Amino acid sequence: MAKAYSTISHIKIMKYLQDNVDRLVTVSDIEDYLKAEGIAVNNSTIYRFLNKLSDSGELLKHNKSGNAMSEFQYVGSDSHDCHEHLHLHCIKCGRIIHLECSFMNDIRTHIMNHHGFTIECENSVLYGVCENCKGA
Amino acid sequence: MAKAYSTISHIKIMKYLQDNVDRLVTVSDIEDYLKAEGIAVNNSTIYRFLNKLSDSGELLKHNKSGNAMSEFQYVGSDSHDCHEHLHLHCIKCGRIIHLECSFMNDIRTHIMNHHGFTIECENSVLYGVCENCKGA
DNA sequence: TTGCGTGCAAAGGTTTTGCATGGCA
DNA sequence: TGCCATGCAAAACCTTTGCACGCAA
Repeated sequence: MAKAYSTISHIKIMKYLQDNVDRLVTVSDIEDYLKAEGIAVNNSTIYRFLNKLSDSGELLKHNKSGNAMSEFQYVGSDSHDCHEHLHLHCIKCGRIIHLECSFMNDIRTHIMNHHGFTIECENSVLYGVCENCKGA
Repeated sequence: MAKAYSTISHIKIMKYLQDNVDRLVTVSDIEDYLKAEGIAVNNSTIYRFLNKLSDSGELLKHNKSGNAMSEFQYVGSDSHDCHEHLHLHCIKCGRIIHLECSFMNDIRTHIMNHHGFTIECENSVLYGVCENCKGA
């Protein structure tokens, strides 16, 4: 990655991402945050920065439907770990649960041995409903 | 679902979907097929029909990134089963593998008991590489 | 001074929608 | 005849890109 400059936009966006590591955030979320902070940042700037982070692996880009927005997950220096396990995403509250347990190996092994398939965790998200949101 | 009429477009699109149950197909794939068949069908017609099938549960809509196209998976009358297991999708050849084995229950049970999370299989796809494509 | 970062406007790609018309049952 | 299906054009959305200017190091 090219040498990075430290600008207000980058600092603020980074802060927002780090404050929301347990959620999936959209570009719109970031826009709202920056607006609330009184900072005027153009769309393009946000996209360009997020793409840069994605390229470096600090940020995972999760794909949503056609004209819905992509969702981003900041993994930062945990990048390596987060590429090695799956993520559960609650469709009600947006929370992320990391499947960081020994069972993850069982899943990977079973799918490899019985289905000949190598999972790529970066882009694979299991959607569903978390404990807190079960009632609704 | 409202009473459906039987038109050439619907019949042909349905045939294409059924001939490709082991792959994820895009609107563009369908357009190409119809063109090759010598049938002129408008984009809107395809989208409207696919949305109708999605609503009835016969078709699963898998979400790709921002300006990439959505991928559809026809499950038809197997609808019930396909809502109960996960799908593996090879990012190289497009093939779908159904995780229809007893281990699927282990996954669901573990994630429920240890993480309090209820998986919704309809929209959850595990991306990776299948056996045949491992070499490349 | 160098070259990355930014704003703006325009474009690109996918999907949806309004409206009038066409066609199945 | 009634109602769904369709084509067309326009719009809505998300995202990317070109270009000139601004600004960090």
